Amino acid sequence: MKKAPTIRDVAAAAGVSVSVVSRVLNPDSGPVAPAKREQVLSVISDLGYRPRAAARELSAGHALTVGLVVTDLANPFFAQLADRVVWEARSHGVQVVVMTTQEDPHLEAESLDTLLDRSVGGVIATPTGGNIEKWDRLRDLGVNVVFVDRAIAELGDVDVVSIENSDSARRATDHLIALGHERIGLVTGPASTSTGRSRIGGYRAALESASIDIDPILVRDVPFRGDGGGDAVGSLLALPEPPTGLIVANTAQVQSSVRRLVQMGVRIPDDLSVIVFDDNPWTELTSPPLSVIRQPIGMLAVHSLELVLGRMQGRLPAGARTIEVKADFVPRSSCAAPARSATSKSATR
Amino acid sequence: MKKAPTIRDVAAAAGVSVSVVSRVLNPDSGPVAPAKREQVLSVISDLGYRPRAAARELSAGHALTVGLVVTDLANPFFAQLADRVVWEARSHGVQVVVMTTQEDPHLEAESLDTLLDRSVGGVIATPTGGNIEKWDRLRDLGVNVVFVDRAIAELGDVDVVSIENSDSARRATDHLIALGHERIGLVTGPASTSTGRSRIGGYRAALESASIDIDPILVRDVPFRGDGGGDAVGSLLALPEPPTGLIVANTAQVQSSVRRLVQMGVRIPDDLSVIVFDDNPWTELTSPPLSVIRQPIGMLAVHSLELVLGRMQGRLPAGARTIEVKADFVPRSSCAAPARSATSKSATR
DNA sequence: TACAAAAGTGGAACCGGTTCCACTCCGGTA
DNA sequence: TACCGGAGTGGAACCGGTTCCACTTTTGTA
Repeated sequence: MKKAPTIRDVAAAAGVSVSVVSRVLNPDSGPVAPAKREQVLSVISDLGYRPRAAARELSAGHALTVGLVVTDLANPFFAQLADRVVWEARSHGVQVVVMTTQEDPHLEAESLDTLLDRSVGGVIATPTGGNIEKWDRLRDLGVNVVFVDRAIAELGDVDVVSIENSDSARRATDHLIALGHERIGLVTGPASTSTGRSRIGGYRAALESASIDIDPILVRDVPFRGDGGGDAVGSLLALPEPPTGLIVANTAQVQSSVRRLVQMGVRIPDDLSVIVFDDNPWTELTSPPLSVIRQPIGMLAVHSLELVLGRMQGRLPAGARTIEVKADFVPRSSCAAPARSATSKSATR
Repeated sequence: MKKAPTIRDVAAAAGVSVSVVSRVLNPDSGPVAPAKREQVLSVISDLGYRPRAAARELSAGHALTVGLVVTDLANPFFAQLADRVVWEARSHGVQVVVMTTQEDPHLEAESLDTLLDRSVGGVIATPTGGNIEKWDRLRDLGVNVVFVDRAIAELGDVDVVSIENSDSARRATDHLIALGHERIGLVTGPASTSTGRSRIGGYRAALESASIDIDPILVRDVPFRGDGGGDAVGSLLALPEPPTGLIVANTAQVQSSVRRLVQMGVRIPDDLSVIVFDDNPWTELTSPPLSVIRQPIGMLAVHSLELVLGRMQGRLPAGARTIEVKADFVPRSSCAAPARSATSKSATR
């Protein structure tokens, strides 16, 4: 086990001082004579010298690292988000430390502390909704925070990147209405999240402008964790007047919801038209392939990172920014006109 | 933007020297009078002091961080692996830096350099197969390396954690043979990987002990990237004597392969019995639900991390270790006895 | 030719921890 | 009573970078 060379080894071998080597390493930090620069560069490559990140961080006070804090990576949405964030970060020479919260504020708090210890320059997160003070403290200490996919109402001045939640929900609802559906179920995220509320808003707006009465019993906000999606689906279909259309607008509950539909033997789209939020690798492999709202995950990642890095480098004006990107509606084969006598279908179950 | 307190602030406030504070922080590094210990702890909590990781790393020479180097996180297998690794790492107070290679040795090399700069204590990786010297250098510099899911033949003395590839392939093949299949297609990973070779080995062994001739044209080793799986499937089914059973033993190509089957309108299991390697969230949502070999991803993660941390703490004997965990065969509904006149089915296409 | 401004260089402090070592107290033993 | 060993403590060096500053050498302009 060898010892890696340090900047002083390089300086000695090149016959210059460490200052010069450092200036070669950081081109804008001062002048270096062209001849010496070549000299130093050649020694660096001979010795295979690489600057230790820890030393740089210590003296800079912050690391070229961003934390990515999401629920978990088993969820394809977060996995793909992480994939894109890691990819984008690499092209900027930034590393990503991934932490998961399992939607538990305690784990979230612990993650934030850890990231703080590491002096990360920024954090990209889907917040659980708790830890208001902790987020504040983090930002007080100079960590740049960007929320992605969700916002927290109590934290107003934070950068947020999300899709146009209200508009997306509205378009999904409009699509079902256009097919003739009037009873449309909505499974969404917790009403405590901005995302959940916006989607409910879009759903309502669509129904209202079609002059369809809103039946609150058709709207179910379920937590991100657990099997609430499946349960909501079961309960919706067990209603005396079950919905003929269903929108699953809770990314984390899509799988649970669809599994339940399959288990119950619900025929799609004959018994039920279905639209789900967020395109997974498998949504086109089910039968029938599912119509989806596709979140442009790459865009979310790019913008989040852009914001974090922009703030880290201080090249963004003060003031929180909210970026909303348009989501695509991808029609496949899971939607059709409702069966004639919608009400008689309660027997389906 | 405040300034976080340092160990010297704590020492001053507690009226002791930094040495004492450090010893309180690291209980086994020396004696501290109980009274002073309490004193210091109380100041620490008052000030909200947290030690900077960078400073510790600099003086320790290595970080409490492991690198996770995988193809990408869009693949559910790697995403779940990452999820479990991050989770396990947290419980040991270790952070995970995730990097992706896209199966490109250049990107892999770059990732390793970056991790080296960060002085990570260990790396868990699914190697691309290249960069032999680089891996060697990494280990020379004291970075503990564990390969997961694959090994590299040229690097003999590396810890490896994988499933029992040969045995798993054999069981899948046996299952199809028992149903009466004789022409069984195999889509596997590159023959340059240990994983690919072992699975082919298990497949052959099963056929041999059933006295079935091995037709090399039925075995396709395709790269992890690209759409090779779908193409292999298309080409297999276009054979004059197409297989009646298919094993997709390339985790990264399952989606591509199944998508092609769906597009071609192949009826499963009537036209073709299918077993795929690795249980995804969606394998039970397709119709019919797919029979799978389920990799115990949690086990892979636990063992990999166990090895890396064990080596980092020097509590493991020298000598590379190979851990193989058993994979489950999960029968669902994608396998049946072959149709009577197997040979006449070339018209199916 | 004279002198100010700019280019180039190296020494040394600094970032915030850890660790070695010298030193002061103790109590216990000869 | 003299001495030894260990608990407890603080000073200072060290890890490997960055950066400030003083200093020397150019270069350009009056």
